[in-house]
Amino acid sequence: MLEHGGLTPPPAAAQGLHPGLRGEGGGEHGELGGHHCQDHSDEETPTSDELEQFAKQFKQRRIKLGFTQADVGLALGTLYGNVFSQTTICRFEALQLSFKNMCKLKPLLNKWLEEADSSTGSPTSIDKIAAQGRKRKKRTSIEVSVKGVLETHFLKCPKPAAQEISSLADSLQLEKEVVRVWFCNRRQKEKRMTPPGEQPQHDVYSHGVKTDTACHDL
Amino acid sequence: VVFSSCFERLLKGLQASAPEQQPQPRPYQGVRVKEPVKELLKRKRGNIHNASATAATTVVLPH
DNA sequence: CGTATGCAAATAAGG
DNA sequence: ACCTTATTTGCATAC
Repeated sequence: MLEHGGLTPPPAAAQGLHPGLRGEGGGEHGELGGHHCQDHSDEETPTSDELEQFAKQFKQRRIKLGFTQADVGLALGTLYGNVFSQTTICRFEALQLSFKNMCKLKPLLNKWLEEADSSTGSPTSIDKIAAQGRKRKKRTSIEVSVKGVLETHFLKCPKPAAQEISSLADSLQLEKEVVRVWFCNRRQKEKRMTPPGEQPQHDVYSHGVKTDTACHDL
Repeated sequence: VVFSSCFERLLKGLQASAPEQQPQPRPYQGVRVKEPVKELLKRKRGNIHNASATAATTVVLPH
């Protein structure tokens, strides 16, 4: 229970955006529904074209200022508390993130840009721009050998009970949560990749926790 | 320039290529970003690329 | 040495 | 408290 201090998850929710319907039998996803209301500068959901514009300028300026993607990601962390990986910055610049995701990151990147721009040690407002509630857990890197063991168990029982997960986690020296999530992700992967081949296996998947599939072990 | 490597494999596996191959190009085991803005733009601009067309034969599970 | 990318952890949100 | 589905990130490592 030594999690980080329980941070107050500010109800900063304000992303409920669902464009009207498009009723077309082809391409849905209507990006934005031009919205009313004020538009003072750059706030409020931008358009995909604006995002592209921003990303382009961002990259250009970043390079001109002599920073790498990794630098930016780290800077975002010291500036607001949300650290981001080089990968994410890279994807942002290449517009390889979802529309929603980019909209969420743009303000942060924009802030950093302003900061870096007025480099003359200008204190500028180092506001925290509403960072996310709590920081993301560092990605756990599971060893190959350990993955092998998990795989074996998965084949034997794709949905182990809580207790089994606990002991398994214990024997592998991993947090129970990590193991639980591993199974969840593994199951998703299974489904994601099955359609193509379609393995007509008795899908006796019962949600019921009753059907004790007892994959006894141990 | 980013598309190539990413889609090549997928398309190869989806689009029946010459039977002279059994590379099993790995169906891609990761999780991909559903709709990258990059593609959104292309679609919006008319470049209605129809690559990953859904296999109409089956599927179409209601959301 | 920076940047892309594959595979996939961690998270979000509704049951 | 755990599962599911949908997504957001990010180790690692290939360019």
